[in-house]
Amino acid sequence: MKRTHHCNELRPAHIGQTVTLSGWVHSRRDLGGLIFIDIRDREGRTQTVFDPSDLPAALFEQAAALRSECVVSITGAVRQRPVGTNNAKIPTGEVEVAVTALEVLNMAEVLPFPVDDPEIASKVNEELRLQYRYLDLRRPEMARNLKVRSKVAIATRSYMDEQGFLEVETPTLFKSTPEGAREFLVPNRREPGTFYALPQSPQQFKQILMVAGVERYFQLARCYRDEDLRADRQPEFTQVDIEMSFIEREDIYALIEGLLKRVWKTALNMDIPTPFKRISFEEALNRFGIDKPDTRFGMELVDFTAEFRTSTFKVFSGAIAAGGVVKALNAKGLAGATQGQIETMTEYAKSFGAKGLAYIKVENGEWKSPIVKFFSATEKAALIAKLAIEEGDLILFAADQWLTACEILGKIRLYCADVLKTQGRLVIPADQFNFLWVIEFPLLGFDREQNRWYSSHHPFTAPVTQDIPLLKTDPKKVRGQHYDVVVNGVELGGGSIRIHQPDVQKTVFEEVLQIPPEETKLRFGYMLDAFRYGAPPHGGIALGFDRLIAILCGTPSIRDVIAFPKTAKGTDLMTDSPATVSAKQLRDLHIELKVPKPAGMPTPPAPGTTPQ
RNA sequence: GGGGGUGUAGCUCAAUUGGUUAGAGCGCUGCCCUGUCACGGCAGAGGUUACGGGUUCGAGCCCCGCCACUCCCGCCA
Repeated sequence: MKRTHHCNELRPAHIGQTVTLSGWVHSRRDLGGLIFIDIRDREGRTQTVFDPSDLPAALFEQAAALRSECVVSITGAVRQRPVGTNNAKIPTGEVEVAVTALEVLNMAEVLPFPVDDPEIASKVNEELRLQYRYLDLRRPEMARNLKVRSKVAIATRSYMDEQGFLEVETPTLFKSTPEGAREFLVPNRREPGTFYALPQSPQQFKQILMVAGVERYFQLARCYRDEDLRADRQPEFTQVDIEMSFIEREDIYALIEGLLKRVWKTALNMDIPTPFKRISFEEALNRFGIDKPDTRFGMELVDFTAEFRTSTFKVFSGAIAAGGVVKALNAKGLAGATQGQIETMTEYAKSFGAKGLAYIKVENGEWKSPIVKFFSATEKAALIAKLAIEEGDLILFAADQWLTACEILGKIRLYCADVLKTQGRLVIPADQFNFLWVIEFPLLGFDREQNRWYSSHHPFTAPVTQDIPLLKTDPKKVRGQHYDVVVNGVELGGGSIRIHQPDVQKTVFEEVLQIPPEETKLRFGYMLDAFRYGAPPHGGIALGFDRLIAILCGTPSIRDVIAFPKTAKGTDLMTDSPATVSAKQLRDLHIELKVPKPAGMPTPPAPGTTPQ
């Protein structure tokens, strides 16, 4: 019985045709004398009817014995449902198939969790879902996520192809490059003591491809980072990796805006407006306290440094005298915040090194606050004016060095938004996507502990041209030609125009980052070599593909858009990986373990060996 | 590495704050049911309360340890 239609295909136009459907028993309703079975496949589901008056008894009995998720193939005639029995919930709900033949392709055991009920299935313990991932992926919601991912991958490839890009694969067995994320290492059997590393990203290969004259490169590249995980971080993940020659920042902006426009149209049939807004790193911090602002709601930070410079409240004026700033935000309507919520916010502040968190609750016409008694009338008037203070508001302050003060309030702003969302007082439409470019990042950050400058993006990022002279005189002021694309508070991707002039690169490495020349040669020698033989000006970007798909699918966790993701500890519950290996495998790799053998666990036999 | 949350029937959750025989819905098994689509009705089975200790006359509940999952901080050039 070869299938003639999929389970989301039959409509009134098919009435009268004899069809064969194959799929899983989604649900069955056995009325005794009549059995309804919904057959589900990747595309949808269709109701089939077993009527004993038309069927041999044996076939009817067979249908009665079916259970959820048995795999069947049925043949029958498509017919109009009787008046009043249409099911508006499914696209095939106007018709049904009157079964004349049934083939049970496979029975299914009772499932560990339901796949037919989205309400329950979405709440099932993720541990179980991961252990039985093949069942989880059968759920229509998960199947849809896989489909969106595939469509977006294909749309990306076709868009990049139209734009003249070549898809080039780069090695996953690479060389360890110690800065940045911790790497996964792969021991080399052929030369004891040497290791490959899995790439954190194809960064260096893609730049070398520019030297190789590829001009326009892209890849859906698998990347590996051996760092602790989050809802939006997996040890292996996928980037849309892009690099172009003979371009400036504007070219990247236009390219990515076009790509995302295509992607949103493909996945959600939405037309997103371009060009995207642009905001400097400094403005993003000043207004939102974070370099990936969620601009779907207000509660922006307000600066009060001028107002409190000569204040008698020493916590504020002292912070300013020490070169810091005073900033505040108005958490509209949160005066009723619980002690626990204030506590949480205070913890955020403390985690940034602040001593505490100053606040004012505006309740019953009064300012309830431990600090307000120190404020002058002028200061109060300034607060009211600039923060538009009203009854029911909660005002939160940070007085610290500029970056710290901004970051504290940025964190608190997001927390307050979450609280308001939970209370239903802040509603953000699911189809609102606020894209923006964050630009003009500082090229360098300063590491107080090590007393040296470090690259805030990576050491190949080009400085803004007019800032190059500042490299040697005032590194803090140098802006990088670095850009991030952000949507709704999520960093979708980032990149930069790279340095292609050997003298600038030398200055950055040796004079700014203070890396000794011999070390530079050891770590980046092959790249610097390549750059000596005619490197075109170039730049690129990488988008987090998993995050992109998660946003399109409206899920907070990228595990929902990866077919076989790993847990927060990096294990795969379905295959029980990682696992120990045999002594022989270790010997081949010249590796001796220093970890104690797990108690009570015999050493597993080497794969492929048979017991003697 | 640190902090928070969760763990009770196959699944989702209760268990009046330490007190009788640990319950419900769904699922499962059996019987009944010819227009259901969350089908319905009747009956039934199903529990080492993650695991190991401890306190107590008595522990699902309190204490210590441990494991797993999860969220966050650190980390992620």
